This record gives sequence, structure tokens and C-alpha cells, in this order.
Amino acid sequence: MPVGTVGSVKAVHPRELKNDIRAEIILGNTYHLYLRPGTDVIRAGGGIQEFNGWKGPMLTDSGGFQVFSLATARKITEEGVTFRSHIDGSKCLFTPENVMDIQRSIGADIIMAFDECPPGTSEYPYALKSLALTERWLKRCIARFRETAPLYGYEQALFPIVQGCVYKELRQRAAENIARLNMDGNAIGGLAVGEPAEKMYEMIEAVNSILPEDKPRYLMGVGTPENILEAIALGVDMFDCVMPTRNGRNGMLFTTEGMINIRNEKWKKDFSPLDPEGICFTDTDYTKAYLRHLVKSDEILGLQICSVHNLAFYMWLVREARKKIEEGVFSVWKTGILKKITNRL
RNA sequence: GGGGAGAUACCAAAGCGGCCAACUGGGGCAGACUGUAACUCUGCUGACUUAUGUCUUCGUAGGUUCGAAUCCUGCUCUCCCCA
Repeated sequence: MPVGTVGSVKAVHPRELKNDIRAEIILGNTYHLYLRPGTDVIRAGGGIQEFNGWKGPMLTDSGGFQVFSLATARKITEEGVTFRSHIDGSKCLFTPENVMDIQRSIGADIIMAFDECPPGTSEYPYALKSLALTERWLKRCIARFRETAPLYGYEQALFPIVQGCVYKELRQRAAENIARLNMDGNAIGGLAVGEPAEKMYEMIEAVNSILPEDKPRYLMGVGTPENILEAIALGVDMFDCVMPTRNGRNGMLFTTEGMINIRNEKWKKDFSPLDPEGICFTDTDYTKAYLRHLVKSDEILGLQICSVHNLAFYMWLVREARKKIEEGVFSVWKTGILKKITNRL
């Protein structure tokens, strides 16, 4: 098990970083986790701010996943994807080229290739065709990326994305092609989209045996705390996921003691802290009973607290993982901690 | 004192002779949520039991009817208006 992969990358607490921090953390609906030096979260939506005293680089996605998740109103062609804006109904076109341009102008440190993300249930012939398209698009992305310059005086990194659905030979082929490109980091996409978790782990293992260990390997869109720890065990360095915020907004809290649904009446008179570990100010400043009251009363503050807490939990989780890797006890720790945190309270 | 309205399951509120164990919200219970437009979605919520089964429910006591939460009468309580 390539557990050593993450450990081989030097872990640095973001507070120890000074001049080399340039990107502010933008806390909104999305966050990103990055296990490489000096990196711990975050991005997107609603004003630049720090998150719980942390700072990190910014990452933007290409819109490839939206093509998958908003599947109703889109058309995929060789040129790119056309779809209707959910805002004003106007017709939009994403191409590998304009997606690179857009991400240049947003100025993220890490930008993603434009790919197609087929459903986890796709048959082989479609997966094959889809991967071929993704690979042609990747060439165009890289070409555009190389013929344009960053707009704000610092370099940006373009990560290609390994696709191939649940077909090992496709994943391996994709990984080999991408490894040869020698980009700054590499991503694994098209997982946790309907296939069984075991299949996902199988694919990660196959891909990570090919992608270079000395560059970040980014598993896109994953996942549950369990998924993340399993993926780390398989050598993944970097994640992003809506789960802490979306599930938080829906009243689900991840804590070091287990998962709780804060809406449940059992918390009505529970004045204990959200998380005894005290990972974040939310955990000690608010009680479960108060948070439940906020959520039940439709006070937006309740959902904010849930989101911030869950983000802090995810960061705690990967921080611990990093520490345990460095101490050489990751596997044992993983087994124990999973039992705790996946427990429903 | 006079006139009027109403009492339905934990709460609110439909139903106004059979299709009602009773619409719909809320509450409660359970589940979902994985490269985020969206503080969202789904199921259950009388009892026994788990089946196109039985039993007990719509303030209370009677009555009419093959059949009543629904119609009639008495009683109890609540609310509104005028004095």
C-alpha cells in the first residue's frame, strides 16, 4: 500500500508559511483540500476571507463535472459542450480553449482540464469513446494553456484528469498517457459517480500505480471521511468535495465522536459542545442544543455553523492523517478512527 | 344580558352522510446527499400487527340512518360582536 506517498511530501502548517502565500482563502460553498506543502483549503463564492486562520492556494474546476451533473440541458460535441444558462436561459459553449482562458482570468493556482465525466454505470463502448474525447480535449487544453500566459504575475498549474469509468485497462491507459505529460500534478476524475466504493478503490489503486508519486494526485469530488482515508491509503494527496458543506446545510455533522443529525430531538437539551475535540471555534462556542435550535428555527447561522464545523472536521481529519503517516502509524490509526467517526450518534 | 362562531389525531388545519384511520403543513422518526445554481429530497408517523386483516378514534351523552367526523337533541367548554 503506497501510504508513504503522502508522507514523502513535506507537510507544513499554513501558519508557518509567510511570503509564499499569495492566494487567500475564499470560503463559500466549496473547499478544497491539498496535502502538499503549505496547503489546506479552499475556495469559491462569496468574498475572500480566511478560514479559521488558515490560508492556502486556490483551485478552480473546468466545468466538466457540471456537464455531467446538469445533464438535462446540454449537448456534447467534438468542439465542446453547449448548454443553457440556469440564470437567464442563454446558450453557452464551453470548449477546452475558452475554459483555459476563463481559468486564466480567474487566476487560480491550480486549474483543471476540461473533460467529460461519464456516469459510473457507463458501458464499455461509451467509456471508451468518452475517454478518447477527454484525451483529445486534454491536448487542446494543454496547447491553449501553453500558448497563453498567466494574467497576474504568478504561475498557474494545469492538472490533467484521468478518466476511464470503472474499466481498469482504460484507467491504466489514461494514467500512462497523462503521466507522460509531466504536468505539475494529476487528477483522477469520474469516480464516486454511481459505482460501488470497492470499484472506486480498485480504480484508484490501478491509476496510482502509474501516476508519479512525487506530484500531487488529486481525487476529484471525493468524498466521505471513509473514502478520503481509504484513498489516502492508496496514495491520493488531494481532495475536494461538497459533502461537508452540503451535508452540513442539511443538518448532518461529522464529529470526532461520530455522525449526528442535529435536527434530532435527542439534542434538544444536550448542552455539550459540538465536538469535544474542539477542532474549531464552532465546537466550543456553541452547544448542540443551541445549534439544533438555530437549525430548527431556520436561522441561517445554524447552517453556517454546521458548514464551518464540518470543514474544520475535514481539515482535522487530513491533518491527523498527515501526522499519522509521518509517525508511521497510519494504517492502525485509520482502522480505529473510522470506527469512531462513521458511528451514528 | 343580547347576538354569532366553533370544538377533528402531538400542534395547526381540511373534510361536512358511504370512496375517512381521516387532505395538507408543522412536529417526531428514519434515510439520502461525493470535481455545489438551489438552507434540498425521499419514506414512515392511532393501536395490534404487518395482510387488499382486526380493533379503537373526530368535545360529551343520546338519537336518526343499512351506514355518521359529517344530520338532530341535551350537556360541557372556547372564541367574537353588541350592551
